[in-house]
Amino acid sequence: MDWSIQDIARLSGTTSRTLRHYDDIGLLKPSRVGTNGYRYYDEDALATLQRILLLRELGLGLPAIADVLAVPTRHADALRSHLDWLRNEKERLDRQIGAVEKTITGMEGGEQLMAEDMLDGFDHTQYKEEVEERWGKDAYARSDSWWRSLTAKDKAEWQAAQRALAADWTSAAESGIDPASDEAQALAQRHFEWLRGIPGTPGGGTTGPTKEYFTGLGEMYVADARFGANYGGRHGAEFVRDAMSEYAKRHL
Amino acid sequence: MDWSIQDIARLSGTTSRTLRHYDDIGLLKPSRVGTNGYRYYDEDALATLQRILLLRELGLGLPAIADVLAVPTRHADALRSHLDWLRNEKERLDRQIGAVEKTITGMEGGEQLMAEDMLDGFDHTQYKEEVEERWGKDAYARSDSWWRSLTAKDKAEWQAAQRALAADWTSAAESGIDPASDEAQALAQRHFEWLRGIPGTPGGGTTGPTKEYFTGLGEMYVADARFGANYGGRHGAEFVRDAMSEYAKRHL
DNA sequence: CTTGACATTGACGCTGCGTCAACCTCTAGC
DNA sequence: GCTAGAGGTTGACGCAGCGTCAATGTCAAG
Repeated sequence: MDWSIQDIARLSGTTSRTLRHYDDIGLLKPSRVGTNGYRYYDEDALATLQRILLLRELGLGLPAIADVLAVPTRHADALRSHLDWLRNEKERLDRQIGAVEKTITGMEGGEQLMAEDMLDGFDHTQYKEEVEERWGKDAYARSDSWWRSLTAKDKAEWQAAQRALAADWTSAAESGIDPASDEAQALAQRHFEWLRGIPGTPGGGTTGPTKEYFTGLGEMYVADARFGANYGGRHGAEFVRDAMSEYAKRHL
Repeated sequence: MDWSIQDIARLSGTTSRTLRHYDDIGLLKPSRVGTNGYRYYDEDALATLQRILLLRELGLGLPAIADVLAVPTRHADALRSHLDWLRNEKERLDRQIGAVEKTITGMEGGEQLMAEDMLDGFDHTQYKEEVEERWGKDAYARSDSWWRSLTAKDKAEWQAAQRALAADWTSAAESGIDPASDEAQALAQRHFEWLRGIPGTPGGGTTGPTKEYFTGLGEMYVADARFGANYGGRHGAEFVRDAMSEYAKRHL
């Protein structure tokens, strides 16, 4: 006993187009094909289809589903790795929701935060609370007014420099070199110079950050995952911290 | 003063390809195009680009961003509606995570739940706990053994009937008709017949569900969002509840 | 024989670019 | 003035998962 494509579509709650697609990509072949080219599906095919639709509802991609169908024992593994990715997605959404809420309340706080100001909210003062808590409101205010005084281009350049530095730190950390090596110390030097360019950093301005601030910053990169993420996660952050600490010991 | 496409890409942390894409779709035109066809961007363009990238990071689509750029005042509105959709997505993910976890633990519970059994886990016994709590383990066991006795086709048909009923309920609720109207009562009738087909429902089998069970079921659709979701959310669930309640009053 | 429901095989569309490919253009060094 | 190399241009395909025509064949019922 078997049924037409439309029957199966209705029984399973999907569409004939989807079934044809699954046939095209080899995910689910009809159990029989008439001389007229009509597709027919039997009970086994229906059961397989149900599994496919279930897995799809769980969010798996069609290639992943094909893998699962091919090797039944990998079923749980596939679901577990998929679970990881789902959790990541959820975290990402959480962060995005927070960011959007922040942006909205920021806008409602008056002063019609537009373009440039919105950038502030994201790139610079993203960690307002942390900065204030650790180094005082004063430092934050100074840093903030400096930032606001920049032109769009200056800001973009500063951000680009930050990104470039972070990228170099990350690849250095991944290469497995010693935090005390010349390359790492050169990066620490760049990091130092970069900080010197920001008024409001304790000891900042022309003389550059103090020893305490510099080493403390390194610790913070490790302690706070949000900062560490810029340097390739925990491992990267630890590398940066060690290199900065070594640099501070030698030069500050 | 303006800069080349590569300069802008670096300054803003994106790629030249992206900039060309934005030009193609009219999202961000270069401020100037050289006789050689080279694209050049000035500070204004850079600022606009920054806004675009920010909104994109918040998860807005490019057409939505274009709208925002066109009408500055709609900025907050756009973000708010986007926030809604983000929250929905998060809820969806939460449900999916729960479902996957359930499926995995179900599989690890031994008995290698495959195809059909997994279907059970989803469509029928999805609410095992609730059913047991409200109407006793007995009812659940009876219902469960009935379900397991069905063939794949029978199950699929039953599910299809459920889906069709739910869809009709949903559209009826959305059409704004009265729960006491003939159409709604006809649906309640179908719902009643449908339940009668399931042994294990209190009073089920040939006589059909009892008055208490029938009205209680309606209440549950409202009380538990997971049930109500089948009928188009809270509003739909309330409509179903009212219609079922009215039906029970008249016929049971 | 006609009508209508249902089947088939293409093929484009959608999102946001990455990634060639094939071919100019500009700058710097000789 | 020539050449190498970096950077620019315009296509165009690819990806995920089908929805949605379009053009056409098939089958059961009247």
